[in-house]
Amino acid sequence: MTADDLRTYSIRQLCREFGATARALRFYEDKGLLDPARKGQTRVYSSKDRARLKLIMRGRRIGFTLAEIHEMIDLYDRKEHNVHQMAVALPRHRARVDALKQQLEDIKGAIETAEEACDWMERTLAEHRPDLLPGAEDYARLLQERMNPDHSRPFQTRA
Amino acid sequence: MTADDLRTYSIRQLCREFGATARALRFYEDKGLLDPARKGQTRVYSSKDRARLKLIMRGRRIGFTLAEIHEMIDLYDRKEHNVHQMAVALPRHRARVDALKQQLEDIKGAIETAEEACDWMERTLAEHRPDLLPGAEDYARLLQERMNPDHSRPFQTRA
DNA sequence: CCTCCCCTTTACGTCAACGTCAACTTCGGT
DNA sequence: ACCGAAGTTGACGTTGACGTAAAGGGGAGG
Repeated sequence: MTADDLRTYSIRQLCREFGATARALRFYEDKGLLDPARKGQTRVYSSKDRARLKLIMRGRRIGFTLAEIHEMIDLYDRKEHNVHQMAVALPRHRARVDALKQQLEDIKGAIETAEEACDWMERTLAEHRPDLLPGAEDYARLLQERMNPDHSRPFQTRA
Repeated sequence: MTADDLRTYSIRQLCREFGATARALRFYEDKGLLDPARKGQTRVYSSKDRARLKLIMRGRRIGFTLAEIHEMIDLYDRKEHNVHQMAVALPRHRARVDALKQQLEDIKGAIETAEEACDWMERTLAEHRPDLLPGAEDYARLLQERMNPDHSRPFQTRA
């Protein structure tokens, strides 16, 4: 527990762990979402920073803007918020919860339709060209590589 | 049934129904996501166009790019896709399904934390300043209006 | 000492998804 | 005939979230 809480991380370690780039982490810092310690000039991330980053990444996947994530982190960290700030933040936050519930339904629906489509494609392929089926992924990659020799796509940016 | 399928819609009608702008619909058309009929110069949307728009809006809320949505619509419309296109599309689509499932979990978690935060704020407010609580929304709006007289924000853009 | 390699900052570039004019045309109502 | 509302097509601007190139620091290994 304390052993974990005392761990520190380099920028690269966190990048690998969360599939982000160093540029992104520095950018988040610029925006006030992170504030790692420094050893000289080099950033040293604590496990608390790591937890924050985890929240950030989750927020990004969901589709929140960095500004929204910033607001939420402040909220969860229970920083200096007086009642007035809370009175302002509460309805906004309630609205976000509603939006999230809508999104939940959207995604459930999307998964359903998408899985049907996948199954249908698989059946169709199995019927007409079963040879393309088991290694469909390899086949696709092969085609892609013939098209353009761009091999550098470590992660989907999306958004 | 046929009665519904024969209905047509003006651009404004669809805008109001889905909370989009006319500019957005035309933009989607530019990108090949919609292709309404024309009466003279004016766009006339069919119920099939409406269904497509519904898919588009859902996709946007989920966070898909227009390019991805385009690909999906083509898929679901079962347009001219030969087996080769399918062999390419299938793994990509499977990957998206996985991403969606990840997103589903993310959102469940986010809803949970967010609701806890809301409840906590509500309790704290009720304890210290119950006067700000029932009309918290009005209070917030009031504060906002004092800050900046910007009253034109019909919809959240997000993205 | 030199060479790598990873780190840093600063600055400008990019891409998606529209928003925002500007400058018309078209149509229903008075 | 005229008005106003709603429609159209460009063209340019904006915002968010980084990417990328330039220019350099610092320490570990040979």
